[in-house]
This record gives sequence, structure tokens and C-alpha cells, in this order.
Amino acid sequence: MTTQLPARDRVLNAYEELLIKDGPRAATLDAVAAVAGVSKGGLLYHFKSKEALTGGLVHKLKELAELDFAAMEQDPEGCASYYVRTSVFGGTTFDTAIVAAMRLAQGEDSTVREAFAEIHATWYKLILSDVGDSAVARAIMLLGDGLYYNVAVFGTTTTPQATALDGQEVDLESLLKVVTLMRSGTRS
Amino acid sequence: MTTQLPARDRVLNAYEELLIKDGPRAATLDAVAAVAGVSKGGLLYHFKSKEALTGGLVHKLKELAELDFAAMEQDPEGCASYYVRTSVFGGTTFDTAIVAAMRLAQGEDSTVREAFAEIHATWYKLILSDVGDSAVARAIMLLGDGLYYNVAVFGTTTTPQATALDGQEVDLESLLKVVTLMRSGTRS
DNA sequence: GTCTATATGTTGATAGAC
DNA sequence: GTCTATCAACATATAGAC
Repeated sequence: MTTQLPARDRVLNAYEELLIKDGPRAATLDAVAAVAGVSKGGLLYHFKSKEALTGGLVHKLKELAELDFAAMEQDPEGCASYYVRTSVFGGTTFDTAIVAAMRLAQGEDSTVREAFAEIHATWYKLILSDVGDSAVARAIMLLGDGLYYNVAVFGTTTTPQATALDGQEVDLESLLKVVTLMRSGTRS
Repeated sequence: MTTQLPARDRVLNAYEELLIKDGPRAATLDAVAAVAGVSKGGLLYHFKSKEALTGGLVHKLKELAELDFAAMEQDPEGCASYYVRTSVFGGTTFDTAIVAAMRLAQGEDSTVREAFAEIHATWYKLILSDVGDSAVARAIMLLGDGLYYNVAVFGTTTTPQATALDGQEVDLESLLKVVTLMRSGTRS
């Protein structure tokens, strides 16, 4: 039996869980507190307002993004391959934070949108430095956005390597082959 | 000076406008009624509940989708080209309905998600019949999803032919070239 | 640090006049 | 068909005990 996480972390995890499972409307302070196993007052000790709670999620997202950038740069198969491979939802901490935050991006909170814009900009820069061509880099970015969007809207599946897309399956291998095809036209 | 639209249509348009501009949370019955230029009671005469209002939007979306399918099948450049071209936000009635509904898709209302799943399935079928290869068809679908997702999250831009993506521009021509590249690998 | 009230503002929805 | 009350439910946030 593992030691319980600190209340603050449990609250953040509960917020993510509710955002993903039931959407922003259901992720009330009451509900988050209940899932985290604390009272509403207890929650508000760690995050003084709902805005602060969202701020905590955004902060976590940015931290995990930094780690992702580092891994992306060092990947033996290159940034583009890394990006496509990791855009297929794998249930990592980062994936969870992204999908949770995506559900908030449609709201009024501009901080979430701004965080996404920053992360996107860095991803694009890294992919471009890998593939060379800007149109191909953008296409790859859009593929990744599409993958995350599908998870955010239609939910996750059990298989980590394949995610459901309108009853069809997107498998990673075929997708990587298509990406190779895209790159082949511009390779020097 | 054009004749005023019927109140029912004005309400639906106001709902879309608020969903796109300020998100689902801001699209309250009060706000929708105000934008539409009717009272809350007046709104509730046409749509008996908020659920019914969303139902009206979904119905409109499905109707416009049928027209889109027909245009897609008849396009001289093929379904895939049509899909990519029209996935770049152009401000059409259909585009507006899609983006507005996308903002609702993250919520608890499963009817919106189901409508999207249906529309997606038909698009996929048509694109597959055009390009032949399932992996390429899926990649094209994901590109379109990515384009719409970017509009839904980051908002529209002024230029109809190019939409902003993290400070960069996605221009349609380059994207179509990349799609051609994808297809070239599987062409018989 | 965590809890139990409690205050305050919104939101969706009803009733009934016009 | 459209309006003006009005209500009950819920959400965020505060105050203060433990």
C-alpha cells in the first residue's frame, strides 16, 4: 500500500479526472473536493479560488511540457516521429494534463489558451528543425492536434497503442508511414 | 434594410455566437436572449429548455452536414481535396455551426458528441472512397480535425484563406501539396 | 491543515399578464 | 408570441471552530 499523496496533489488529480470524465461543468469545487477526499474548505486552503485551481493545473502542464521538450530533442528517431508517437494518447501524466486543460481551453480563462499557444509554438519549432519544411511541419502539428482532439471529445480507449476514431482505429504504425510519405517529398 | 429573421432563428444564431466568442459557460439563457433581442421568457417559448436549445443547434448541424456531404461527393477535385479545403475555417453557416457545437462537445450532452461521431463517420467513408488507402484517409481526417480544433480553441482570423496557428499561418495551398504527397505513396 | 456553517450571486425554469 | 415577475437549485467564496 503506497503512502497517500499530499492533499494538494490529490486535489489537482481529482480536478483533472473530473474534467476529463465529466467535463468542466461537472468539475465543481464540491465535486473536486469529494473525489480528492477533502472538504471544500480544505480544498480552498490549498487553492484560494477556482481560478487558482486552474492556475495550478496550467502550472503543472507547463512543467511537464518542459520535460517533454527535452525528451523530444533527444529522441533517436527525431522530433517529428516523437511528436506523432506521443500524440497518440498513452495515459501519461502529461497526456492527462493536456486533455484536462483542453477541456478548459474553450472557457473564458485565457491563461489556459495562452499556455497551449506557448507549448504549440515550441513543438512547432522543434518539429520544423527536424523536418526542414514548414508546410510538412504544420501538417504534422495538425495531425497531433487532431489526435488529441479526438481523445478530448470522444474519450480514451483501453488499448494504449490505438485510439478509437468514429468506430475506426488509428494505429500508430500506419500513421508514421504516412508521415514518412509526407517528408519524402521534401527530403534533400 | 433586410427583414428581421424570425425570433427562433435569431435565438439559434445568438447561441452560436456566444458559444464561439465566450464559450459554453457564458452562453446562458439570459445572455442568449439578450443577444437575440428577446426576453428569457420569449426564448423559452421557442425552446422549452436549454437542452432543447442545444437540440436545435444539433438539428441545424445535421441538416447542414447533409448538404456538405452532397457537395463533397460532387466536387470535381475529389472528396479529400474538398474536405481539406473546407476544413480551413471560411465562416460559412456550416463552419459556424461546427465550431459552436464543438464547444458543447466537451460537456455532458451526449447528443452533440453523437452527432459529431455520425458526421465524422460519413466524412471518413467518402474520403476513403476517394483516396483508397485507410491510413491516408485517417490522416486526412486528423488534419481536418486539427484545423477545426485550432479555430475552436484560438478563434478565427480575418483572412478566410489562412488561419492563425500559434502565430504561424496555415495556408491552404501548401497543405494541399502535403496531402498530395501523402496520397502519392499509395496511388495505383 | 482541515472541517462546518453561512453568505452571496447565478442559472434554469415556471406562472401568469398582455 | 412575447413580456415581467418569481422560485428553487446550485456554485463560489468567507468566517471561524477544531
